[in-house]
Amino acid sequence: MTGEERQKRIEDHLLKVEFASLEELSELVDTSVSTVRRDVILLETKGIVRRTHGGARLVNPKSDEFTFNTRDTHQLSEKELIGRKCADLIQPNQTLIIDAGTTCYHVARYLEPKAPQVFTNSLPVANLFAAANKLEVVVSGGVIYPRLGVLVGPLAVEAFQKIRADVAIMSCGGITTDGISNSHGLLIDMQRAMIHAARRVIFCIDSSKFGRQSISQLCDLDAIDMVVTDKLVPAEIAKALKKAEVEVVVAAN
Amino acid sequence: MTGEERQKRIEDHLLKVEFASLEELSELVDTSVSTVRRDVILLETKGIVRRTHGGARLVNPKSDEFTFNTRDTHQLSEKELIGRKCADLIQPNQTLIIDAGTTCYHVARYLEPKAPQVFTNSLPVANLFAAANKLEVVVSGGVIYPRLGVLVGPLAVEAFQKIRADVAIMSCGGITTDGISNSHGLLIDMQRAMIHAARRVIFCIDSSKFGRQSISQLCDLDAIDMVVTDKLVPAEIAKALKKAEVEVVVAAN
DNA sequence: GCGTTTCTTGCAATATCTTCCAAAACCTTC
DNA sequence: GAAGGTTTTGGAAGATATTGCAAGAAACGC
Repeated sequence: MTGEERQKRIEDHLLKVEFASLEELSELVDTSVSTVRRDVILLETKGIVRRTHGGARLVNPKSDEFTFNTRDTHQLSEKELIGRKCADLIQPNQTLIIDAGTTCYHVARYLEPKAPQVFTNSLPVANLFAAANKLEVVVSGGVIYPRLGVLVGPLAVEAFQKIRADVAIMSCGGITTDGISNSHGLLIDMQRAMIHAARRVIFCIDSSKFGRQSISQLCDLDAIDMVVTDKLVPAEIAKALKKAEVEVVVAAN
Repeated sequence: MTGEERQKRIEDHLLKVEFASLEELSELVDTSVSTVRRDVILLETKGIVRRTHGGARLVNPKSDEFTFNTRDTHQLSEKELIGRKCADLIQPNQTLIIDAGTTCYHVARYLEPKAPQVFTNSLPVANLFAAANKLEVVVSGGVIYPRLGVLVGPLAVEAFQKIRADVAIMSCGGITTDGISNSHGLLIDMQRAMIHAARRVIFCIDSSKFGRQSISQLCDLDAIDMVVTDKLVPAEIAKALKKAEVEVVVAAN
């Protein structure tokens, strides 16, 4: 049995039982406790389980009412990488705005230890924290944009106009030398309000977005402070980012 | 069994019984009283339980409507019955305010055929419709009240102050001849705003709430238009309801 | 007030964790 | 397929954490 297979089986088992001791798991996959421990450590860095003294528990077990369909497995590991890296950059106890979108969702998954105060318009992000009962989370109002679970519309925009935050963690549809763009016109107003409300703006952009131009222009590169991504940025865009004094962070394994 | 698992089981047990002696808990999880005592101390620092001499009790007791957990089958079939009946009473294309709470959630489950426009402060209800992508759903903003998945606070109240709806579908912690009450002070402001925003107010109240008085008074019986319940209302309350011109609907199989 | 129960505190026994190392398994390259 | 290097595995030693117990203090019921 390969390492990955073992980890998958551990994960599956935990999905069923929520908790398990290392002893139990080592019997399940028929290996030493040491190896299982290492597997669990690995699963923890992936954000799937949490280690406890003597065993492991599922991170997101809570009842199904809060689980949202995070169906998008497109570029999953890259997004996870970006998520972890970006969460690292957050200081404890900051106030954060978290945008909708899968990449931002993955950032949120790693944020709990930083005990931030969170402001979001994303139902999946809200659900993530609602079950955990650890952080103070404020949800903007708004109309549910189906499928994505984003709250949009005037209510959402107004909510963001009323607040100030340390950092905004955002995502987008594309980035070019001309700036950042996104696909849903409804999102643009809201993202502008988010950018305006935050002292510092971080965009999490996986490499598939480089050089891509979506329908609506969101902002120039000057408007943002940092880009977190998974691969080196193409030279031309990198140059434009440098000129706009945008810090670039590349998440690597 | 790991420490965390034990604590979780203690918590779950308390969710059912509200209060338990250390002795009882130590038998439940099969360890010494000392260990259970330490677990309870830990749960207390997390704000989940309160220690008492000889045992522990839940901080926000489950007896109230708003503990959201559909795995909790407390009066499940009654609530489903009420939900279906109440949904029947809604006209097609009305605009609805849907309160948080399990009973209201069950109403929401049957609402789709009526194609209403929905306004809610309940994350579970929002999730229910977000996936379906059939109805227009507006979510009030607000702070997530942990575990219950309700949005509360000024943002939520303001959101309801801005709108008007045909019907508000509400739930509560208790009903007596003196009126309707609820357990969480934070909910009261919001429910008042909901009642104010709706032309017609329907309370879904399962029979366990009859004669029960929760901490905070919400409103007099005059303020409401209809009660949907699962059993005949006790004579005294029925009389008060009649005097207040409240229609009573009993859902039966 | 007094006996009983429960709580706190300190302690020793036990279980688990971390870190390190050597053996085994696996890859790569020729 | 063998030689050489890398990764994975299982285990050991010492550091930490948890557990159960016991003695004295505090709270409770009558």
